[in-house]
Amino acid sequence: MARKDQQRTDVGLRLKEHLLNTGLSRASLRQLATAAGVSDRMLLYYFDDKADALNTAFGLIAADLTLALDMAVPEGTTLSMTDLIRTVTDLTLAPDTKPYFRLWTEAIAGVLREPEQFEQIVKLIASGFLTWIEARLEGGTPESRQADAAMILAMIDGLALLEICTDEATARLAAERMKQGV
Amino acid sequence: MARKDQQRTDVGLRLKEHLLNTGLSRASLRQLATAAGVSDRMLLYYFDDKADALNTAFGLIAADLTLALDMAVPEGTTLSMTDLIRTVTDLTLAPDTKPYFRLWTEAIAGVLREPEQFEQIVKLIASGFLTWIEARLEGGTPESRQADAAMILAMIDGLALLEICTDEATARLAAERMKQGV
DNA sequence: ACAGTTTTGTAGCGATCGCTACAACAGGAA
DNA sequence: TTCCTGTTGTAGCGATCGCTACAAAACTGT
Repeated sequence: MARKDQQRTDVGLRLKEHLLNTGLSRASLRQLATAAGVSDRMLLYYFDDKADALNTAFGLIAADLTLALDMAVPEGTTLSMTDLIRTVTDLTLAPDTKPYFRLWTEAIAGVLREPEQFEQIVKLIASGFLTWIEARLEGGTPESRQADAAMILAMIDGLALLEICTDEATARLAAERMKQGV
Repeated sequence: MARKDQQRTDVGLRLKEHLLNTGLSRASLRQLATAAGVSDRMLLYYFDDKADALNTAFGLIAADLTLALDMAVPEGTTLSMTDLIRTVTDLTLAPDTKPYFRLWTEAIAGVLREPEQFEQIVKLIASGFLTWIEARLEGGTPESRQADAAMILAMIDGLALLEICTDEATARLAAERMKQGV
């Protein structure tokens, strides 16, 4: 049992890296196993099934992302809407965190293709994002902060999508335009 | 040859409806054929391969969407940024056009999973959107309109994603918030 | 009627999918 | 030693994937 638990965390970390590097395009059971340096047979020994393996990896990814967000705007500090938009849009397009947002958009689209696999974890992470943003908005009422947070999350997601369907330059253009307000 | 051409257009229309109804989750060759009321063998007789069939359907879908956009804001007319945002965000969440934007987000995510299948057509449609928006923005310089258009497209895409990863109410909240400016 | 082309059905290819049955191994406890 | 639990490899299941070979049928022009 000791070995199994150890491998669950080790392999989970390698799966996380693999997903960040290649997205969901190479996420079959055998491909995941190879990327993690184990056999497909053993991957299903460490994890209940493919969904369990993916959920574990996504959990680690969400934790990473939350950490990065907290580094940028620590808990307890609040920013003006403009400053918060500036911070999170920069993060969305930053080289270090970009893979996270790419995977995030893939996971959202996954909700439409395979809800049983993605819906639960995606909605969980999304509501986490929303409360994170709300807690860091200064001023206004709780209702206004809720609306602001929804808009900001839409902006982040929109930027990530825009970069995919056009190019990085266009996404940066949109980001800069967002920062200066409508 | 006459029959083949006729079927190409008829089956293409049925594929379009199928994709709008079910997205990309039921888009295997056999599933597409069944939905179009033909055998998989015949689907590959009417179209070169699966990519050809999908591209044909996406072409029809893009044409539909362009038509809907032109109905909302005809060519030649220009709107203020606020009014244009109001118009397109309403369109994004309207029951009639929502399936189009859902499929649009699936196609964008498809670029990451299967670039050879989706990249070309997605970038084509995206640049079409951008020029459509630019042409309908009043005032400003060409450069400012380009940035504005990029931001608006990001907003639309972001709303579509937000609705998937949270719910319709949250997406409407974000849309209303976008309309009143930052 | 005939030949030639277009259209269609049957059947199956090789590859990959998620997953499992089964037996062989290891290591520690008795 | 013996047994038992935990770990691993081999091999393969049934299903689906995109696509194709082959030949029969249907249609066309002469």
